[in-house]
Amino acid sequence: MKLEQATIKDIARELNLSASTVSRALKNYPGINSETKRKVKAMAEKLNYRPNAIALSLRHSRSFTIGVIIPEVVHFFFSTVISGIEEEAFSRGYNVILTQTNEKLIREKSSINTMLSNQIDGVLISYSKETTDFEHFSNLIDKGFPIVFFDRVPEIPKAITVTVDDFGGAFEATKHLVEQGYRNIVHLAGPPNLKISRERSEGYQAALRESGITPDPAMIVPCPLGTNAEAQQVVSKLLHTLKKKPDAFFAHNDMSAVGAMMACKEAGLQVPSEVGIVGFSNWQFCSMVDPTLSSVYQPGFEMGVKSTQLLLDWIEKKFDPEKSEISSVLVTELITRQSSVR
Amino acid sequence: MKLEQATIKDIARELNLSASTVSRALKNYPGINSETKRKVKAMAEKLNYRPNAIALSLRHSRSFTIGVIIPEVVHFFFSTVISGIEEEAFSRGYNVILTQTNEKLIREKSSINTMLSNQIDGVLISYSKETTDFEHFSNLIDKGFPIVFFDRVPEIPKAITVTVDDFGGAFEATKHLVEQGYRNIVHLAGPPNLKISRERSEGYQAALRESGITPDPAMIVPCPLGTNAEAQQVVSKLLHTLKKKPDAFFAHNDMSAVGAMMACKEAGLQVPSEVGIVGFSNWQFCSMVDPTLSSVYQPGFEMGVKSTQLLLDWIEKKFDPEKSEISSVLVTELITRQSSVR
DNA sequence: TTGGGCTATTCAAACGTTTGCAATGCCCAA
DNA sequence: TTGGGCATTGCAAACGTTTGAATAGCCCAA
Repeated sequence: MKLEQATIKDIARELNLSASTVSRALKNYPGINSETKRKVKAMAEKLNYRPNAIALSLRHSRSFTIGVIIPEVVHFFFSTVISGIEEEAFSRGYNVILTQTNEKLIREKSSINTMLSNQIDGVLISYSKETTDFEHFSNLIDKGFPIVFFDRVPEIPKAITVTVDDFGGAFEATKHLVEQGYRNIVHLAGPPNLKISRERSEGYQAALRESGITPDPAMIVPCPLGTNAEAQQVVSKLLHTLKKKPDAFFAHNDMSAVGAMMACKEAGLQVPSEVGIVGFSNWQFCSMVDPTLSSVYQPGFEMGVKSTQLLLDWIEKKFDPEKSEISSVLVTELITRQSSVR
Repeated sequence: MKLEQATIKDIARELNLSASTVSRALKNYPGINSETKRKVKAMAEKLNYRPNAIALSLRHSRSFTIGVIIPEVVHFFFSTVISGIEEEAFSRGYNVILTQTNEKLIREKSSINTMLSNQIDGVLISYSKETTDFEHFSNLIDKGFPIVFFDRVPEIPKAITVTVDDFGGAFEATKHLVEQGYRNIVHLAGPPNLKISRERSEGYQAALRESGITPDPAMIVPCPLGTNAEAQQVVSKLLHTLKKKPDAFFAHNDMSAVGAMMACKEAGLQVPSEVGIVGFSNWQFCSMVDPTLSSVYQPGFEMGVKSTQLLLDWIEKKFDPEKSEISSVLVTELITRQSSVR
């Protein structure tokens, strides 16, 4: 059952050389007879030699592996980020080990521990909804261990972060709704302990103010789960209770937006003529629902690439986190579709 | 920058003991003074000792890591499978290292190589659309290296596979359309080099035959990309060219189904009254499109769990692949929604 | 003959663990 | 006094690789 891998020693024995010579020959060190090099390489080929990465890791205390900790893979946005991470890591010769926390703090902590045991060179994290205290991160940062946060980032000193411009995206989306003539715009808000939720909410409010509309707290309703069922229920209820009838919804994610759309249809309201809707993330299905859903595009793939670049540069000491405070913010883009254009 | 991890040697030095004693004390070996054990454990705690998994791997030629190779993460179905894999591996103390091939054969091969270099204990694979020759798999299987294939499985001897009942799912879906009174049912088929595509196509044909309808090759149209744009285009064209007007579509995946739905709406056809549509996979958005889309549910999470169980059992020698030929088939379930019920 | 200066190779230690075997020290019986 | 038996601990090798330092062999000049 064990895959009998040829080692440097096997090559050495076969050619009556020492392991060191073989090692050097394979790496084209100077001072090795070129005929010897040739023979070693030929034998390596013949025995299908493949360096043992584990031994290398041990030797160098470097594993060429980075860890990725995310809440859930089954999430269009996160999976695009993973793609970006994978792509960049792969091209620079690193492996990616992945765990999801399922939004549980305890899983988050234990993931970090196993990863550290596995001598990962650094870690990319988007933390769970349960995480409110960031000590397990600060500890590592203080020790100088390479960590880059993406999307959901903690507000702690010295954290290197990559986010999208949530404020700007929300601002633009809300502005767009106003320009389309909608006035009573409800915001379906995300969990308030995530900075991204707060940013989106603030972007929404800022846009209203700039348009001369005073944000009404009653028009900001929490949809912390972010599922369409939740939003559908919330919005249905809202349509009956609010005295100032809402004529638009800006949701903190696309699923809530679709939930709102379904509730509106159910209530006999026309989208977009009577009600405008804009989501956030630009999931695949935005162009598949009817009417198609306007949404704020977040560059997930780019976020993965950028975070990984920062992390690897840090690992490879191409930049010094002590000196260069970095919080990279990627631009969003409003994709207008049928649901908000009348 | 290096995270100065305490080692067994540090504990030993601190207590004036040998590394072996410390090792044994930590593992509760008999024949170690209990007072010594206590002291060692206390010191381990104090120094925040964490065993170096790399050293362990080297020592045992076991990494407690499994590899996962999939075409794309950004794929609702695959991400649910990953969830299942993660869950099972995690609970049994294994790490998961992940790579995606982006449907490229060359990436598939190189992924396998890096993984082998990293001494993974086994690998889970769903191969790329480009892969038509399975030698790189057979080689490993012949050497007794633990591999389990899932979803996209090769037809080669001794392969351990986990699939869903694609034939059955397609059969049931088609049968359902017939029962709803649809007669001219078009099948939007997947890439024919994947067994799953062929199975779905055959399930469709078998259901027609059983219903006394002779399958018409002209009604089986390829949508190899599986995107909604492709399907929309294909179906639009179809509606004009086919002399026998289709009144239903059974698509090999949900995105194509939505594409078909969009094309029908565009052509002014009512779904489901004039045209019935059923997809395959039951992606999240099935319940978000309008009308909601009927689809064949594939148990992705369960597939992940099952594949991982088989792989780990093999690795841990709880079953012998030489003796027990295993191809596990999970049941699918037709979820009927508005798009196919009149 | 001595030895300086090459080239090509080997030695040995190290990374952090585990583990078979040997060693130490002590008690107690013969 | 000898030594058997026991409890406890240490030694050293091994996993596969790298790398600084040492060595071997040779040529050539003085």
